Amino acid sequence: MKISEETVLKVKKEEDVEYPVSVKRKKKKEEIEATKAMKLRVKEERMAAKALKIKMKEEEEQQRWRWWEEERYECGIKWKFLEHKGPYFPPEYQPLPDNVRFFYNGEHIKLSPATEEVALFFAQMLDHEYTTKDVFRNNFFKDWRKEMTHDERRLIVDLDKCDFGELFQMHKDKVEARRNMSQEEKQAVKEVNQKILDKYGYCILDHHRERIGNFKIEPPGLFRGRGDHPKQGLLKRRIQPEDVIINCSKDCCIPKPPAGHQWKEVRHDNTVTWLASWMENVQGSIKYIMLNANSKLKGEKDWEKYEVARGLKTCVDRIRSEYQVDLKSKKMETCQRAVALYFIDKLALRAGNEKEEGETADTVGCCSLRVEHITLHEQLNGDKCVVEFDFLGKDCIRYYNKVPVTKRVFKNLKLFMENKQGGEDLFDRLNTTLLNKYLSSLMPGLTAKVFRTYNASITLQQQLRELSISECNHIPLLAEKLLAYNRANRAVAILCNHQRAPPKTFEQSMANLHAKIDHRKEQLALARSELKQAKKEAKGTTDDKLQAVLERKKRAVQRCEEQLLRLEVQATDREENKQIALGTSKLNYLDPRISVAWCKNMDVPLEKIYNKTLRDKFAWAIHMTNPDFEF
DNA sequence: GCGTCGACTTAGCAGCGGACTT
DNA sequence: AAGTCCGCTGCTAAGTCGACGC
Repeated sequence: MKISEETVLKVKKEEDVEYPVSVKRKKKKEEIEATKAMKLRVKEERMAAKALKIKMKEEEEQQRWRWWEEERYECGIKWKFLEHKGPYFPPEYQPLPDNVRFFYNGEHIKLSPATEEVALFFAQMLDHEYTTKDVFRNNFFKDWRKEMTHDERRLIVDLDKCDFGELFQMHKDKVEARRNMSQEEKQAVKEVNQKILDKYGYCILDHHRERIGNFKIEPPGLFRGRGDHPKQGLLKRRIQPEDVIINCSKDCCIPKPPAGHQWKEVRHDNTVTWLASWMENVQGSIKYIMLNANSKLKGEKDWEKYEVARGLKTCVDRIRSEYQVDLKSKKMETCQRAVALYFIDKLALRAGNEKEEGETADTVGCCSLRVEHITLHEQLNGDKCVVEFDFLGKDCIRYYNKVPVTKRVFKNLKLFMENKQGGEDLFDRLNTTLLNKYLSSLMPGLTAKVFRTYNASITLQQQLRELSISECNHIPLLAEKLLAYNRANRAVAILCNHQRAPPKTFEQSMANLHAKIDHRKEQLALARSELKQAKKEAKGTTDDKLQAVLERKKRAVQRCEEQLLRLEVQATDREENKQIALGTSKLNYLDPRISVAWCKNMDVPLEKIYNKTLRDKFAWAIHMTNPDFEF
C-alpha cells in the first residue's frame, strides 16, 4: 500500500517537472504517435479476429448437414447407422483426508467410504434451504443409514447429533479454491473437458457427426425434487456400467465399458433415438442419452411439431364451434370434455395426466383440476361469470388467473362442482386419454399440447403484426424493434404461464440502470444548451468553422437522444420481464419461421433474437423461410 | 377398459464465463 | 486490470402421450 502511494507521488512529481516547451511538444507528439500505432494495431487485430469468425462461420455452414433437403425415412425408422463411445461416467469417489472429520454427539467418527460419500452429499448442501426441511432430512437420513455399516448404523441414530461442519468447510474451501484458480489452471481444466467432449460428446449417425445432448451419466447425490416433493433428500444412487443399456448399430464399433465392467445390455434398435439408457432409482423412471437439439433427429421432430400446429390452424374454427355445441350436451362426458377443451384452447393449460399420489409433488393440469382449484364469481370487478384459477402446475409453478367465461361454461362448472368436496376431481368423467382420443379423431396428430403450440405461435404472429407498426413519428430504432419482439414474446410467455423467480440482483441492477439514464439525461441537457449556444454564434455568419461546430453539436444531441432512448427502452423491457421467462416459449413453442420472417421483414439481424444455440437448433427454419412466411 | 412402461418434450435454475464498465 | 453483470449452457426434474399387456 505504502509503496504504491509513493509510486503515485513519484509519477506525479515527474509530470510536474518543467521541460522546455520544444521538448514538451516533441514528447507529446511521440505519445500521440505511439497511441495511434497502438490503436491501429488493436484495430487490425480486431479486424483479423472478425474475418476469422466469418470464415469459421462459413466453414461451419458448409459442413452443416442439410437434412431438411433430404427424403425422409419410412415411418418409425430413426436411423440406419449409429456409432458412439457410450456415456461418460463421473469420477469415482475420493475418500476425505484424515484432517476433515465427522463428529457424532461430539465424538470424532471415521466413516466408511460409502457412508462418508453420502454424508458429504448432505454436507455440501448445508447452505441450502433443502437441508432445513423435515421431509428432506428424514428421507436423507433413512437412505444414509442404508449405506452405513452395521456398526455405524447402531451408533448414528439421530441426524441432529451429526456435525458435518468440517465437511461443509472443506467443500466451501474447494469452491473458493476453484474460483481462485490461475489462468493456466483454468485453461488446463478447460482442455481436459474439451477432450472429454471430443471423445464422448459426438456420435456418427448416418454418415454425419452429430452432437450428443447429455453424454454424461448423472452423478450420485441427494434427490432435489421441485416444490413439496415427498421424495426430496432420497439418495440418488451411483450408476454403474452394469445399469446401462447401450443402443447402436450392429455393424459399428461397439462402445467399450470402463475397465473391469460390463454393460447391462447392448441392443440395436433403430426405431428409437437414444444411445444409452438406465433406470433411475428414486422415481424408477428411465433416463436416456440423446442427441443435441441441433441434430437431425431432434430437428425433424421439431419441424413436424410445428407443421401439426399449423394444421390445427385450418380446422380450429370447426373444432371451436364443435365444443361450443358440446357444452350443451346432456352427456356428462361430452360436456366435461367441452369445458376442458375450452380451457385448454383459451388458457393454454396443459393436458393434466393423473399422477400417483405420494410419489410426486401435488401439481395438476387441466384434466386433473380439482374443485378446490377454482372459485366461481357471478360478478367480479364489473365482469360477469368469472372463474378464478389457483393451482400449482408443472414444476410447482403457481397458475393464478381470473377469467370471464361464457354463461354456458359457468353454468356447467357449477354443475360439475355440485355435491363435491374440494379434493374431488372437477372433471370426474374425463381424463387425458379420453380427451386425446377425441382430438385425434378430429385431426391426425392432434393432442392437447398441440393447442399450446398453436396458440403460442399464432399469438406471436399476431402480436408482431400489431406491435411492429411504429406508434412514434420516427423510423424505429433497432432497440425499439427488439422491444416490440420481446413484448410479443412476453404475451406468449404470459399465456403459457412461463414464470421465473425474480433475479436476486434485480432491484440493484434496475437502480443502476436508472442512474445511468439520469446521467444520460444530464448529458443530453448539456449537449442541448451547447447546441443552442452554437446556433446563436453561427447565426447570420457563413464562417465555416462555426458551421462545423454547429453540425457537430447537432450530431452530439442526436447521439445523446438515441442513447437515452435505448436505455429507456432497455429499462422498460427489463421491468416488464421481472417475473417472466421468455426462453421457454422461444425454445419450445414458437415456430421459428415466424421469427425468421419477421427479422427479414423488419431488417433486424437474426442474432439479436436468437443466440448461437437457437440458430443451430433452428437451422432448418433459417434456411427455408422466406419473408412472406405465414404460420 | 385400465394400469404400467417407454420414449420423448418441456421446464426452471445454478453456475460459469465472457462482455462491458470503471 | 479488476470488478460487475448478465446471458448462455448444462443439468436434470417433470411433464405428455402412445404402446402394450392383461
